[in-house]
Amino acid sequence: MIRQYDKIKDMDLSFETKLVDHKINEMDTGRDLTQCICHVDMDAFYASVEELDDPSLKEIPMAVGGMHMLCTSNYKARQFGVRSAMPGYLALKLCPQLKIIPLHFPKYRAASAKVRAIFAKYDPSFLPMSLDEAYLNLTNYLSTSELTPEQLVQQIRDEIQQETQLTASAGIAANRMLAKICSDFNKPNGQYFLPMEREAIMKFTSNLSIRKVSGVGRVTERVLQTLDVKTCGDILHRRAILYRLLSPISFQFMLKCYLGLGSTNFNLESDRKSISVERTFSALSKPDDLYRKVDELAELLAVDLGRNQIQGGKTVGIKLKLTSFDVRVRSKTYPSYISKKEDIARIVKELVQKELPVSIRLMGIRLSSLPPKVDDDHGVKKYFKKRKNTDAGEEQPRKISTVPSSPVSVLTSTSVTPDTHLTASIAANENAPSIVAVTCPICSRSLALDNHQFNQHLDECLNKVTVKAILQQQQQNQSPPQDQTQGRSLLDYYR
DNA sequence: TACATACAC
DNA sequence: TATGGTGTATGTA
Repeated sequence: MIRQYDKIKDMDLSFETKLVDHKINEMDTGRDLTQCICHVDMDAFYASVEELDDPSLKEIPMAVGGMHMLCTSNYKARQFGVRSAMPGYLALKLCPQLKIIPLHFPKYRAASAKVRAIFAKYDPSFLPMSLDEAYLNLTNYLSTSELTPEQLVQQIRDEIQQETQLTASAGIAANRMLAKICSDFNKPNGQYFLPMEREAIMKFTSNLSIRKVSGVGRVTERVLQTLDVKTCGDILHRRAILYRLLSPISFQFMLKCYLGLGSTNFNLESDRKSISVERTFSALSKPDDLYRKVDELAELLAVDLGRNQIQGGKTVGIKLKLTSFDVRVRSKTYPSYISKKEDIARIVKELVQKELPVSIRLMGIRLSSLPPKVDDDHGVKKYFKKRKNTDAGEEQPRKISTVPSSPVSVLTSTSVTPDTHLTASIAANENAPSIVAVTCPICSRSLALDNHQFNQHLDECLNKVTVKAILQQQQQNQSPPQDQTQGRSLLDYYR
């Protein structure tokens, strides 16, 4: 893609520009500003629930999860750079006094149920995204009330706090994409209202980091960065280039970001496409051990199938994560549905066998091509349900292809090993975040930064280390030549 | 259909 | 000692 970019970046793209402008105009005109969508996000949910049971945890840096992975952390811990999806042992290097609490899902589910009961009062068709997050369409409720959207959402948040002692943050806007971003603006325990007006929305997106948009992750952010797109507003300037470089789907998504367009539909009940189970463990390579794992996982999957009343799947797949962290996916499709534990295990073993010899740290098995869901609706009801699904199909976020169009040359050997003896020396002054001398536990550099800057640095550093590790692995894996093709995008965008 | 990636939570 | 699990979507061949 970079090569393609070099080729076209100085070309006359006035035709493309005109074309895209027309498209933008069309989308802009079709804008729906009639809906009031709210995204509610519980603050540090698991950690906050734990603090209810043990208020002393509020006073200390604390995270929920395990040594391998943290799910969330309280705000005291975040000041040390401890964040979700960070391995616990690394968090402990950042913050040696960190208390790690194991997960207690029943408690979180109970708290979530209370919150959801409140949501249901304001929008019976609210859309839960996880235990701690949901979208509400408040349009109907507002039409029967004197409250402004802000007052209503304040009321909902007050109610949540009263019922659960937990705080929530919320965003209010014309669609899901915007509401989601807004809920992050005044976190924790705050809300942000973006008026459902074109001018307000365009002003909002013009300066908005593209990374804030749900669906734009680390990789896409980097790709866009190389195209000089950092904010949603930047998309306009680069519209012709983006049009040439991106797939139609990705390009359409970019225009939506620029215009601040998003779905107002809560498309529930879309049929499940796959069901899977995977486990990480200490390295295994002996075939017998691998087959034993297969049996374990097949058992789990079969149980899950039953629990979810799924007849079976025509496609059986495996996922192996090698001890090198390379991931292999293999699958095979059959003419009839596979559902019995024994059948799953037998087929999976065949797939695994073809990969031998291999040393893995994770095995996953999956059934897809599931049968169409049989619902017990009668008559016309069925028809309506089906229609609803097709309606919302176009509304989902898309991402950008990151596969470059040409092969990539071999890397120069920039061997960078992450420091394994990490030490954090952060002066813990929680109440008044000020500039302190810190040693970054990742890159070992001395830094004079405040908390916010330090966290930014950490983000950067963690990314670099991850990427370098990946690059290193790719170098090591050069001997089996078929791996050359994998991960080229990373080489391109992180080098 | 098969596979690799990216992403959300 | 030590970097998760489940599911969706997209691009490409």
